[in-house]
Amino acid sequence: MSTYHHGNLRTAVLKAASKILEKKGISGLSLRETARDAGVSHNAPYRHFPDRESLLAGIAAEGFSMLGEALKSSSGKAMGAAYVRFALVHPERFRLMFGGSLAVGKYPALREAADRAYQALVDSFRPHADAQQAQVAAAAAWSLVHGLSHLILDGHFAPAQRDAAGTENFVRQVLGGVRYLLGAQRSA
Amino acid sequence: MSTYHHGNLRTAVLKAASKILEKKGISGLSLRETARDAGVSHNAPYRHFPDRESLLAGIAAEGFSMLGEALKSSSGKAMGAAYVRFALVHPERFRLMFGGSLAVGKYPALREAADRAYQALVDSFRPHADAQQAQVAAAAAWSLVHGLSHLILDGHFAPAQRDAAGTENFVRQVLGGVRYLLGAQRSA
DNA sequence: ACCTGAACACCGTTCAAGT
DNA sequence: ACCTGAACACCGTTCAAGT
Repeated sequence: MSTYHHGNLRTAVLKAASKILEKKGISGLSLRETARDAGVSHNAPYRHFPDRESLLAGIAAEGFSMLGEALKSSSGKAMGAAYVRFALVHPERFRLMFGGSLAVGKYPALREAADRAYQALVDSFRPHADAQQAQVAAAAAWSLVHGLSHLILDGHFAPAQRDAAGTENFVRQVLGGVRYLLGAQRSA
Repeated sequence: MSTYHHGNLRTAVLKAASKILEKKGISGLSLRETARDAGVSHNAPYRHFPDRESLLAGIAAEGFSMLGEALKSSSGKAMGAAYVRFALVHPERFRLMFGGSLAVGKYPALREAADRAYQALVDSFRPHADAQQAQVAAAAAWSLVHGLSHLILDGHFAPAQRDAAGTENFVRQVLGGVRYLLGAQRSA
């Protein structure tokens, strides 16, 4: 039996790389191990990805699609909770997508995938506000759930979220706690 | 003249590493280059840091102190703006502190430094709310400015922030835009 | 569009043996 | 608490020469 890879190597490489990413994180993801796991020679991946960063960009692009799917069917606070849930279920992928290891500007496909996911958020504010307000509201909402995701992942709210139920509860509280910010702002 | 390092090598290593971090990012920061820039042999840093990750943790700890300083003398919306400004002035350090490359739990000094910076935020809500509300409000506020920092750094709000003035303005708008979230939440 | 196999420069980490 | 110097396993990337 030959080791020649027939079929979609690109997909096979992405799959192997995703698996390694989940287990070892971004810095633990190497092209050579990916190739080994995919059962191909160490430079076969170069047929589909010019360098390691491009492979990372490919995984990130997949992630933005997944995120878009996860957000599609909800709105309001439920959408925020879905965003955080996505981050917690796919922590390493989330960090790859948003950890700054990737120069988003260098990969048009990545930029577009990210913009599509964001657009879903902006649209969800359209019914409640004019275009200008929707933009600002969406930016604030995205910032809120995005920051919350990062901080939970990094363990900065440890006491409040010792288990999964605690986390869900905490997320709900924080998303609802926005109203406390207004009073503080007014009196500051 | 000897190459023997007299004085505080730990400080010298941190300084050299910070410089490399700023220029090449986290993945571009190597122990060996740090040692070269500090003018010592490639394994001298091991006297002060057991491995590369510990060096990163040291730089991050510095960062949390810097962040604490930057936030100390402000409150309310100004404090949020100061947080974002810190992220924009020290992008790579910010990403190191919050990018998940570091297991915060593994470094007590890091955890304490981070907690101290957070406590400043919680305290700033104390005058306006009871302890429970202050906790939730601080978590929401931190999430908001933290997410905003990340998203701006990653270039996800590019059209709104083409220059420094545009960015300052945008940050102010988003921090103020929190009120739009309430209407949307209520009607969602 | 894949393969093997060699090569290069670089890395983190660990020694042994010094001062 | 630092030094030199060697060593190991690993890496990304680039070849050359195949099928």
